[in-house]
Amino acid sequence: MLAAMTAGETKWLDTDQQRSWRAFIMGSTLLMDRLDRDLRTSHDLSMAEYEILVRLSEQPERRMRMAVLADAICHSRSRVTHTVTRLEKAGLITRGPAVGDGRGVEATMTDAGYALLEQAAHTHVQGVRRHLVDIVSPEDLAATGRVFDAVCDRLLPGHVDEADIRDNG
Amino acid sequence: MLAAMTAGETKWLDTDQQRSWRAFIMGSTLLMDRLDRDLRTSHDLSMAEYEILVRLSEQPERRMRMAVLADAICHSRSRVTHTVTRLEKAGLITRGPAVGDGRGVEATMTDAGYALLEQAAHTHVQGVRRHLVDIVSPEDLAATGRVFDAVCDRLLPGHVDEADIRDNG
DNA sequence: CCCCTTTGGTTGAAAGTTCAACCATCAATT
DNA sequence: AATTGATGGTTGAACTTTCAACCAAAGGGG
Repeated sequence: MLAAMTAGETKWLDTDQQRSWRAFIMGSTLLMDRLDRDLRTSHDLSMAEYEILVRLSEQPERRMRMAVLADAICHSRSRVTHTVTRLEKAGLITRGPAVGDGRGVEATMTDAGYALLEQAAHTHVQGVRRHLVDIVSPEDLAATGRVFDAVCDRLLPGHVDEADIRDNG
Repeated sequence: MLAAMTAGETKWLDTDQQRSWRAFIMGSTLLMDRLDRDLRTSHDLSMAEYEILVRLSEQPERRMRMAVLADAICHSRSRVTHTVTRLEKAGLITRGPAVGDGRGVEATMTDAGYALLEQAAHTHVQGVRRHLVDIVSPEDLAATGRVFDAVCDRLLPGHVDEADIRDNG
C-alpha cells in the first residue's frame, strides 16, 4: 500500500485537458507576474504585501492575528512574519500583542498603510479587469470561479481524501 | 495623459467577479504549492525544473535553445539559466553550444533526466487530476482553458494594447 | 499542580528568484 | 573592416521564500 499513489496505470490527460492545463499555467504565470510588476513599479508593493493590506482593510479595526492572516492568503506563517516585518519597516503596519492570548500577535494597518492601499487598489483592480475580467465572458469567469472553489475545497486543510480512507481507514 | 492608467473612476469588481477572482488566487496558490511539494518530496524536483524537463522531452532531439525554453515556460532567461545550472549539476541536462549561432546555448536532456521525468510525470499528472481535472466538470475546465488562453493572448509579447493606441497612436 | 501536547509566532540560514550589469555574437549599415 | 544596435546568455548581488529549529504560552489530562 506504500505504492498506493502510483499503483496501477496513470491515466494521462487527454488533448483538451492538457490544453486547458497548460493555458492555466502560462496564463496565471503571466497574469500574476504582470499584476505584481504593476504594483511594484507604481507603489513599491509586492502582491504579497498588497494582499495583506487588503485583508487588514476589511477588518473592523484594521487588525488581524498573524495566523488568521496567513490562512486567509494561503501563505506560510513564516512568510507572513517576514512580509509583515517589511511592511512594518515601511510604516504601513504596526505589530502588537493579541488581547487575551499571550502568544498571539496582531498586525494593524496604519493610516499610511490605508492611504497607500487606496492608491494601489486602483492599479490592481484595473489590471485584473484589463488582463482578465474584461476580456472573458461572465459565464467563463464564473466557471473559473467554480473550478477554483472546488480546488480550494479539495486542498484546504480539513478536507478528507477518499483515497486515504480507502487505504488507511 | 501621464495619468491615463488611473484617469477617471476605477470600476471596481462586482460581488461575483470578486468571488471568482479570490477563488482563483487561493485555489491556484494551493494547487501549485501542492504540485510543487509532491514533486519535491517524491523526486527532488521543483515545478520549474519539471517544466523544463517536460519541454525538452517533447523535442525531437530532447534539446532546446535557452531562450526558447524560457519563452515556453514564461520564465526569465536569468531564471532559466539558474534552473538549468542546477539541473546540469544533477546530471539531468547537459549544455552545449548552439549549432549555427555562436551566441546560443542548447540544453539537452540526458538519459538520466528522461528516466527521472518518466517517474515524475506520474506524480504530477495524478496530482493535476486529483486536485483539479477530476473534481470539476469538463465544461468548466474548458471554460477555464478559454479564460487563460485569452489572458495569454493579452499578455504575451506581441499583443497590441487598445488603450496604448488611444493614448499614443 | 505538573506534564505533555498543541498552537502561535519568530529566527536565521539555505534555496530560489529578480535585477542590473556585463560580454559575446550576430546583422545591418556605412 | 569598423560601427551600431539588437539578441543570447551569464553572473553576482539583493531580495524573497522556504525550511527546520526554537521559544513561549495555552489547553488538557493525570
